[in-house]
Order: sequence, then structure tokens, then C-alpha cells
Amino acid sequence: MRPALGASHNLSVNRDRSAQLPSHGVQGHLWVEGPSAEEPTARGEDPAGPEEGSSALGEADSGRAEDAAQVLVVRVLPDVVRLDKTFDYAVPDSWQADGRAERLAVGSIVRITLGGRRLRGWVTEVGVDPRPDVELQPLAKLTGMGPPADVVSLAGWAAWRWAGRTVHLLRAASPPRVVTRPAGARTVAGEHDSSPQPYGQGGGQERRQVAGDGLFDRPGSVTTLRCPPADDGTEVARAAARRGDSLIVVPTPAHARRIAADLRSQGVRVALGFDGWATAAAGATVVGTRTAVWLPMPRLAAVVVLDEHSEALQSEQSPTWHAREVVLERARRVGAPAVLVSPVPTLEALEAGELTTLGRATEREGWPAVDVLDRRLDDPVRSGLFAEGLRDRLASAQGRVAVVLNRKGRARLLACKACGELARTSDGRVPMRLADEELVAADGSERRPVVCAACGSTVLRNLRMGVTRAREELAALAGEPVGEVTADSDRFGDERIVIGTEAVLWRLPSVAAVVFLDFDQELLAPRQRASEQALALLARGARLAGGRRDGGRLVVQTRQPDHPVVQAAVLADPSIVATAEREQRRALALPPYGAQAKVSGAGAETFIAALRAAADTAVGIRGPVGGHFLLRAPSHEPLLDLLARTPRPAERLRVEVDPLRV
DNA sequence: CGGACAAGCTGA
DNA sequence: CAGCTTGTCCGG
Repeated sequence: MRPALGASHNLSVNRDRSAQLPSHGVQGHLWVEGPSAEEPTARGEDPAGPEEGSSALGEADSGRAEDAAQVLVVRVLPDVVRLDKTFDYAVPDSWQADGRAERLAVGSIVRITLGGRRLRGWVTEVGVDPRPDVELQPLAKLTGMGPPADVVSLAGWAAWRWAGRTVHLLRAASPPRVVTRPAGARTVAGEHDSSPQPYGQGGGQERRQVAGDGLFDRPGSVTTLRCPPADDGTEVARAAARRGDSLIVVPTPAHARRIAADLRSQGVRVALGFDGWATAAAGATVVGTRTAVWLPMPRLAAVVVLDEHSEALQSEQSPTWHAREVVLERARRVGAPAVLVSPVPTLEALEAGELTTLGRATEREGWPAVDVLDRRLDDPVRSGLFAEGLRDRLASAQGRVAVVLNRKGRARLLACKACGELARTSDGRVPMRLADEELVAADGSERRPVVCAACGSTVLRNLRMGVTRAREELAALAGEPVGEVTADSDRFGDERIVIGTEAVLWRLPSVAAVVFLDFDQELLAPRQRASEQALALLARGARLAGGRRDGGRLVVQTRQPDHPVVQAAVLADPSIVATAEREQRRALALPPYGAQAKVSGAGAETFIAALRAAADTAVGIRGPVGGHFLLRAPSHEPLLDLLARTPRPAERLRVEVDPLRV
């Protein structure tokens, strides 16, 4: 019937909220907690009900029932993606004697024999009733610690939430090397808790900047904190760590190292990323990139996501789980307060949490001064990459200048040769290109003759240039040498000016000013989240340059100076973009005001046919467009439930829930 | 997933 | 009918 989902489905559907709350600490910690063999409690929260295994009672008689009472049986999910099914195994008697049975817990990593081969697997339940009709094999080996019970449960939720296989998420949650015991002083058992962590005096005066401690006062609260770009979240991280063991998620390893070093200097016990798995298991504040959301946190006191808007927080591989959503669910389950920090919060964050800002004045000071150079005002005959005032801006910058020329988009923009107006659709949203002697919108929504909408001219020209040539021209303009950065090569030394793709914003330590040569490329990118991402790019430049009080400057060359993204930066008010975007997304029922899933791969046709057969009216199906289908629903539940209950074809299938790109 | 086994096809 | 491919089922 549902061959692909099978027994492990009980991991995949435990999104029932009430059932999840107590899971923390109930069954996962036999490992450190103590001697008692935990069979009686281990079955306490079987979410699947009497689907499998429990039929034993009715039929089993005579000797079998006695065996079942004596033999400890565990349920194991093998580490084989396509299998996606659990199997029961007997815990060998000898494990009782040597203590291995005690260490065996939900999440433990074991080796099993299945169909004649040895496989790695995770224990998903301890103390199950064995089925009477199968002869149990013994567990072959106890490899070591795995994700604790609450994380196993969270992985099951995530498998549902992103329509993926539980195995993928358990892999993400397992230690990279075998861990046999938690590392370091603290353990779960040592529960003389709730005394504040020791920390130095360093943070004293600056703390008021961020309304730090108040953010974590209410259990289960979610706060979206809009900080100026220059703020990298150190104070919020400190405030969280003062509450106890906290989970602090950041987009990049470099950022994680910085925060971890700072917290350690405050006397906080820190586990940095997955190398700190064993430390985290003993109880620590965890700092890391998106995978850190899967680390063990026996006493989770608070959760923080820094730069919540970053795309790096979402897995690009299927299942496309998002660290922000996982960590919010994790916090919700234990009632821990959560804080999402960003200079440019996503609509997802604004929907999830209560918005807190630091006030207009502080925010303004924390953004750089923004110069907008309107390319429409330039001499239309001069076909350069540089606006009229750029040379002056370069000359007057007090220090290093990063110049960004984004070339990632394939889309070519056309501009009127006479007046400089961009060729785009009548609503101004979508760029148009030349095709068959006509202007055609990038998404095919509109076509018209080759005429400038603003001045009626029929002569348009292409806007496009590579980084290398741009470097030469920039050096000529500035009258000084210019360095170059691309994704895979750094060719700069101590040149004051460095040009490159977006990578330049990540390679340079700090600059006085950032110039965006071709910001229209970002504003008109054919992506659902183009506006949010364009603003995020400005925010990145803003952090590099620093706030206006420290002389930070952004220079934006554009033909759309009135675009909400540009205005948001000029006025240091990201809510301008949020307001505009919110309306759009609401109207189109796009996330977070609706759910989306992209289905592609060889098995897509078959799978879609099965979905259509299920005839769920709440879920709309479009496609195929460019080899993939798009599913839409007003909320996640109907979409994800449909995906979860529809059998998957044998061929390869990729399902992306809430994809970054559609 | 990978092994076992059954059913179907081919060549002599 | 051996020898091979293809498909389906199953593992605890």
C-alpha cells in the first residue's frame, strides 16, 4: 500500500504538537543518566498507534509472551535512504551484563544484520513488543552515541515538514566520528541547574545597546530583532548564554568562530559546530552554522539565529530544511525563548516573531550613508559602466573601497539608448529581452514591439560587462591600480580599490565604502525573493562598511532610485521592503502566506499522477515547466500531508518544499 | 538499498 | 533447457 513509507512513517508524522512537548529529557538520556533499564517508559509516546508490533498481544500465547517480556527489543532505522523502514532487533543478553544495554537509547547508533548484510542504523524506540511472526536477530554492535531522543523526534518532524527521508536528517544530526561518552565536566545528570553562567565584566557598559536580557524573559516567546547591519549579534549571543545553554545559529563558519571566541572570553562553556558534538552532549552553549540545530542540547535554555535572512541557513540539498524553522520548532517543544536577529528580517521571521527594533535613531546610525547614482541622468551616448559622480566618490573615500559587479544572473538587461530607461513589463516588475524582433518578458507574461516605454525611441542597447574588463576601466577612471576578486581567485594586494563579484563582500575584512555598480541586475533578477535578496546584499555591504557614525558609505548605481529596496537602504528602514513584499506575497499566496513545493526528477511524472489521483482540492498542481512541477497550497498541512501519504516511484525524485528558487 | 527468486526471452 | 535479463518482493 504505502511501500515507500512503511513503518518509519511513525517518525514522519509526529508533528502533533501536544504530543511533542514532554519528549525532552524523557527517554533520551539513559546514556548519562543512570542505571535503570528504561523499557517501561520508552514506549510512552508512540505516535503511530497500533500499526505495527502491538498485534503481538492478541495472538501470542504460551512461551512467546514470556520471551517478549524478558528480551529487550529495539526498533532500528537502517542508514539506507531508499529503504525508509524500521526493523526490530533483540538486545543481546551479554549487553545487560557489560553495561551496553544501559547506554542504549533512542538515537543510539548501532550495527544490524539485515538481509545478510551489515548496516548502520539508529535506534528509534527502546522496549517495543516484538512481532510474534518474525524471529528477531540480535543487534550486532553498539557503535556509539547518536542524536538524543528529542532530536530524533525533531528529525521526524523535519522529514514531514520538508517531505524528505528521516535518514537524511538523522545523518545530519549524528556525530562525524564515533562518540562513546559526552565530553567535559557537565552532564545531564548533574542537574543543579539554573544558576546563571559565570561571565566576565566586559559586557557591562555596552549591553544596553541591545535590549539583550529582556528578549529571553518569556518562556516560549519568539522575538524578531531588527538590528542595524553593523551589529553582528555578539550582545544578543551573550544575553542568551547568560540564560544557560543556548543554541546560536549563524550563516558562516567565520561568524561562528567569532561568536564562540567572544563567549569563551566571557567564561561560557561553548561547543563550536559538529566538532563539539561530545561537548554539546554534556551540556554547553552551542555555536555553529545551520547544521548546529541538530546538535544535542540536554538543557536548552534559549535559541538565537543571527542573520536570519541568510540563504545559507537553508540546505540546498533535498530535503531543503531551513535552520530557522527547525530551531524554532525545537525551541517551541521545550518552551525556550527564541530570538531571530537580522538587519533585514524575512517575512517568515516577521510572521513567526514579535518585531523589536532599537529605535529609529540607533538604526539610522548603524546603517551607512547611502549615495544613489541615478544612471538615467547620465549622458546616454556614453556607454560606460560608471555613473557621473562615481569618480568623486572613489576619490573621497577614506580608506578601502569594495566595488561589486554582480554577474551571476544570466539575464541580460536592455536599456533605452536615448533616455536610459530599462525595458520591462508595464508593471515594472519583470525585465524584457529581445526575441524575434520583439520585446518579451523574462517570464513570458508580456510582449510588445521594440519601443522604449518612456520616450518612444526604438533603439535599445545591452547592459553587460565582465569583471576583468570592468577592472581595467575602473583603474582608468580612478587613476590608480585596482585589485580583483572572483569566486575562485583573489588577485589583489594592497590596492585601495578592489572590484569583484559578490565574493568581494566576503573576502575583504573591512572597508570604508562599498559600490554596487549594477544594482538593477539584483532588483530585476527573475527570482521570487529578488527584493529580499537585493536588500540582504546591501545589508552585507553595509556591515562591511560600518555605520554612518563610523563613516561607512554605500554607493548604489541604479536606474530605479525609487525602488523600495534602494529607498529602504537610503532611509535605513527595512520595513519599506517588508511592507511592499508582504502585500505582493499575500496577493499571490506565496510563502509565508502559502506553501510551495517543487517536484522534479525522472520520477516526477509518475509521482504527480499519483498526487492528482489523490484529488486534494486544497493543493494546486502546475507544470511541467522546464522539467519540474509546482505544487501550491494555502498552508503547509494539506500539501505536506498529501506528499507524505503518496507513495514515491522507484525512479529518482526531488521534492523541494519552500524552495529558495522556483 | 541489495539479494533472492520468478517470470520472460533467446539461441540451439 | 541452460543462460541471461527484467521485475517484484522482502529484510526484523
